[in-house]
Amino acid sequence: MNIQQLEQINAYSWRLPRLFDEKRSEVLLYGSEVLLETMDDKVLEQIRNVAMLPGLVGPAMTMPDAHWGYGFPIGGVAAFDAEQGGIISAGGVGFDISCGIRCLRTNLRVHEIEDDLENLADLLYARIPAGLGTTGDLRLTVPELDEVLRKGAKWALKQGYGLPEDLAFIEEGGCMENAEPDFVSDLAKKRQLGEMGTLGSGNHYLEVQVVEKIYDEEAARAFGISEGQILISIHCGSRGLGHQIGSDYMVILAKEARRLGITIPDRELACVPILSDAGQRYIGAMNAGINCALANRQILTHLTREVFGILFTGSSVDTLYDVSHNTCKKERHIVDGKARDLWVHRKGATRAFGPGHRQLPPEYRSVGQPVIIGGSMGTGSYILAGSDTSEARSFASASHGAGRAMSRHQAKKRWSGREVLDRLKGEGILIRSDSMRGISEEAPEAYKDVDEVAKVTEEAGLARRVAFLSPKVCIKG
DNA sequence: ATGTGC
Repeated sequence: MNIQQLEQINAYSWRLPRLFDEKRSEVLLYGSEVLLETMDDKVLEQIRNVAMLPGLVGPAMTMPDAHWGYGFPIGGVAAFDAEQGGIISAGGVGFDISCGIRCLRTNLRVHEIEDDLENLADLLYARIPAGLGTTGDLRLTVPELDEVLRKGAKWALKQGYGLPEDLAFIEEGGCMENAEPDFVSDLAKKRQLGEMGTLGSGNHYLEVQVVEKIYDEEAARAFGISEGQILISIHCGSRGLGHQIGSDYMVILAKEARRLGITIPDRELACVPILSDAGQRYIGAMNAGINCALANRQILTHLTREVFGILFTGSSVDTLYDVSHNTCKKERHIVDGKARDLWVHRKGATRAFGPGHRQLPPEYRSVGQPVIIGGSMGTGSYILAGSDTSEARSFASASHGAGRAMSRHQAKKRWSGREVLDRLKGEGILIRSDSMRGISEEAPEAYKDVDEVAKVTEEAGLARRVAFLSPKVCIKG
């Protein structure tokens, strides 16, 4: 991206000046010079288009890890007021509805597992279903799946997956309200009947990590983490169901937008008023997709616990937090001193409630919501916490990952999967995957510098760094 | 992301 066209506000935020006849809201980009310079021009084009949508409140924003996506950029944040004609867009949520990260903390130190890493990798790989089109052990009927879609992680718990104390550390307590299975197509449900408790493919993973460095002692204490501790991060979403809901509603909302005479700058931005019938149906279906993802990560948490229970007798595995990356949620935010209910699209962006937020579990309330920036296979991840400035800067949103720097196609041409695997093994990182092609597409170098993303996220006031985690074992989809 | 796809 040519940053000459941007107006720099400070070291980590930039605005796109409006042409004299340009009808749109403010566009705000968070990022350092180097992150923005390497960002695709498409990101700017896409977020400028978002700024033209009806009912937008505040600026259309991109997070430091933004990259090109379908309609909205990934790393895009935009809030809309339903009462002022605000819209909802399936492209603003993304295909993998409620894709996110469940972070687990163990009572193990790195030296206690070091000699068992190969076994751990093998057993996790054997027990965690991963890869495109993979099914799990569960075969649900449609009425059973409807219950999953209504109850989310609470359903999984009732089936014996997980511990009751997990729920308090999942966004929405593990169950998104107002989920409407009736607004989810039969095809979407059919695709999901065998896919509960599966990781999926692409950038999804289950990673065993060690806490390498603590940045914020107080927050680390609240999150129950310290240097040398073993954590596990599970990155996955709503599988075939979420994808099918996205595909279905992309068509439905586009048709409805045409009927309502809503003009959009890009057909991928198909959207309808939040208060319209189609808008309400999409919200009901999306919420069902969120519950599917929450239940999915809950089952995977249970499978992970089983593996750790087999290999490390007496170990404990607790939920640190579960964050979603692809959602649109109704939240109360202060705008110009006034509280307003806004529908915040976060596509490839993490909710980052600051200290004191009532929806946070009491244990974390004084330090802010855990924000997890998932790295790529070789480069490590960060845990951050929502800060006092998060709400004013970004409607309490922050980066979600390293963000791609290179297309999958480019990455595949550059490295072979074997090459990447061997190199990582040399660095002491064990990878297990069915897909060599996936490994080459997911090469660490195909991603932005996660250290830079985390640092800039903090310096932009979106969230503050708490801990850096380095990978030991990675099960890739 | 995805029973990878105009």
